[in-house]
Amino acid sequence: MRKARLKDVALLAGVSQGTVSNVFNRPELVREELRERVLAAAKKIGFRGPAPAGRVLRSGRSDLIAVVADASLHYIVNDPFAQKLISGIAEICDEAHIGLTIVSADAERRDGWSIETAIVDGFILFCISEENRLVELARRRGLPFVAVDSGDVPGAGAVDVDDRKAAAEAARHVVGLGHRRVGILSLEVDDGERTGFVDDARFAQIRFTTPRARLLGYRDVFEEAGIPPANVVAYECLNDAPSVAEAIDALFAPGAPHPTAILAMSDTMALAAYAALAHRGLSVPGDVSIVGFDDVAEAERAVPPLTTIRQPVEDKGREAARMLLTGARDHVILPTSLVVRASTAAPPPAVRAPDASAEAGSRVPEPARDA
Amino acid sequence: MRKARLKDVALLAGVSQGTVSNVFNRPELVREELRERVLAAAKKIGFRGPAPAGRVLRSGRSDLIAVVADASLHYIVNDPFAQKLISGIAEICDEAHIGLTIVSADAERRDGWSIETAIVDGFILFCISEENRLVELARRRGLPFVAVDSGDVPGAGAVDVDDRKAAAEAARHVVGLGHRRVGILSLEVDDGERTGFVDDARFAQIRFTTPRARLLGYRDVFEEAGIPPANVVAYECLNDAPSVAEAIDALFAPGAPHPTAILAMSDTMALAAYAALAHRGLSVPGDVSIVGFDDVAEAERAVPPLTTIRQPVEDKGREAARMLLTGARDHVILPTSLVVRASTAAPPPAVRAPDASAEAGSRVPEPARDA
DNA sequence: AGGGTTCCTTGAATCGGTTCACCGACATGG
DNA sequence: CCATGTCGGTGAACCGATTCAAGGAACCCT
Repeated sequence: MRKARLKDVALLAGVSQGTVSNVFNRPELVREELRERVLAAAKKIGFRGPAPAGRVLRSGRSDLIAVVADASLHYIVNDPFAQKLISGIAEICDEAHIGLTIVSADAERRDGWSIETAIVDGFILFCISEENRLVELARRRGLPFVAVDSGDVPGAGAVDVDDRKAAAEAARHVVGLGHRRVGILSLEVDDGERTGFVDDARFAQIRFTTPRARLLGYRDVFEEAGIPPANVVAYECLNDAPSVAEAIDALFAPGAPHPTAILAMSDTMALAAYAALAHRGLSVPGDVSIVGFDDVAEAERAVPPLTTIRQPVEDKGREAARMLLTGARDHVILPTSLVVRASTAAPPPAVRAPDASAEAGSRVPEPARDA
Repeated sequence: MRKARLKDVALLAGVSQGTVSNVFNRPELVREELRERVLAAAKKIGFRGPAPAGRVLRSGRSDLIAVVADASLHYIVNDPFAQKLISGIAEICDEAHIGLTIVSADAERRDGWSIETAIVDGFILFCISEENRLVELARRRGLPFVAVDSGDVPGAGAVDVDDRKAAAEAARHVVGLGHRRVGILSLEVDDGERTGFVDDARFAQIRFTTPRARLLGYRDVFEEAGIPPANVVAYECLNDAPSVAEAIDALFAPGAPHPTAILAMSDTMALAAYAALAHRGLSVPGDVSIVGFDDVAEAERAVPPLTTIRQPVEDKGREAARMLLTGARDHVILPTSLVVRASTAAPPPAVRAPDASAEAGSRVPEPARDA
């Protein structure tokens, strides 16, 4: 016996298909006696209620929204930042009795479950690094979406923080502490998984809005404090430990005075820097101060607890979900704040330059290198 | 202009609907020239490829699998155990290009996105506490499913660990350390969010297989070691901090000698016990030893690092996903191991009973109580 | 020329519901 | 007695694809 359909029940109960549909979806429209007859017929042939696939096709609503990110599912699920975002989204989904699915927009994932094939009512785009592609894909699909961390997106909702201001706050903190040489651990500034120093040429071609805004924010402060550009060097890396280790190697290469403070664009990177620094025998914050970004759960538990920029990630998620469900298309900007913990301190005395313009501070004894 | 359909493209290109479908799904079946004519027509009217909803209705496949748990989405997403499980599942989904959705089987969530309405190819049931209901619901829905932590489920896949053996190992560890009075922090043993001591009557009516097996495992060891049942008391609580605090209050009530070791059925509970104990002025492991269960990421980072039973949660996820995708219906049992860290030690000397049967060890000075 | 292949393409059935215009019957009001 | 409602139910169009048996054209072989 094949699976029972609405039509079969109708036949058996001697009513029209539409009536059976009503029994399940709007019972109050059907006289009680008849309703029971239908239910009895349904039970008899093992009909468990209208099949969802049919409903979706007809009604166009799936009651499911997607979080999409430009990474593998496995990465997304394990990224602490994404976790918090999803947590916020989940709260709103609970309230609305809406489902949640994770969509990977990895490389060329066009088959299976992807942005182009997912049966959902809308997307929340989580732009880890690339903003263009995700927005582009979502737009092509023609479903409503809200972009997180992509700056203003015409015609769609967007939620952000003021990255430039937040970054400036981080920079101001280390400058205030007396640091005059700082290394920046930058997120990728463009497609292509490139790693390396961000020089002027590279800076000019930045396409990702988040790293750009933060770089600008840092620079604002250093300029204002009269710190020469040569004292500030940014290295672009991926958001993982090996890549950060590479960056630290570059930033602390022998032959030049090394930074006394590191500004990382994510807590994940900052925490990875702990390890890379320890590996070279450098202590935090004794030798080097570190400021993170995001304030993920691990930041507080780290040793030493990480000074970082807190951004309300769960709020971002909540707000994005809310906008998606209501169809709002605003651009909301959430507040950030500096959380001072124990990973920052004044630079070690020997390294503190007597004067901001004293660039050749290379009498500094080099700490243990390599391993 | 309404949204373009397969049929519209067919009309414009002067071919049949079936051919257009082939152009998108099995291009190799269509002569190149014609294929290009169709593609051109599609582009002209802005047709972006076959709508997924139609495909699913017809083909019956959605390329999406669900993780179901008996809690709110927000809870699931934040539960460290669930996170690891999902992480494992995500890996397999990545390989298979399958999507992942989280389904809450909370209370009476029958509308919106639920077990009865989700459009998926199958379920992975994550039985936090209740096994019956989820299996029941999934069976009613008539889709394939794999149950995690529910014991053997006839007609479906199941993945478990040997909880009894694992629990025994935990108990053996503290007994070996010299402990003779132990408190057990049990997960709920049945529906209804009850908290309280698990006496013989309660024990007799346990319905959830996981806590039952673990309780049995503990008991095996205590019997074998000749520790009188009166020295072992179990308290049933929810998997959260307030509930654990209540349990600790009960276990350390004044007037009786308190346990020197605690066996918790989850790391979440064990870690919550840290706080509750600290609150009473008791140190871990100085005054009280604690053993957790699961070995979540937090366990290692905790202070002191938690001794616990490691179960391969990600493997569970991987295995479950694999089984779901291949349609296997085995009952696989994954191995566990005891991970000894710093939350366990010998009991404080004053408390160590001179003889296993010496129950009235109440000369023990009571440590600071309450706050 | 006839028979057999190969390669495309077509047409139509099907997947399983939702929804809405419309209709019959019965009650109410003037 | 006729107009007006109201209630409950019917029928059929429609949502947007997939799939497969069958047909036709072109080509090969004998």
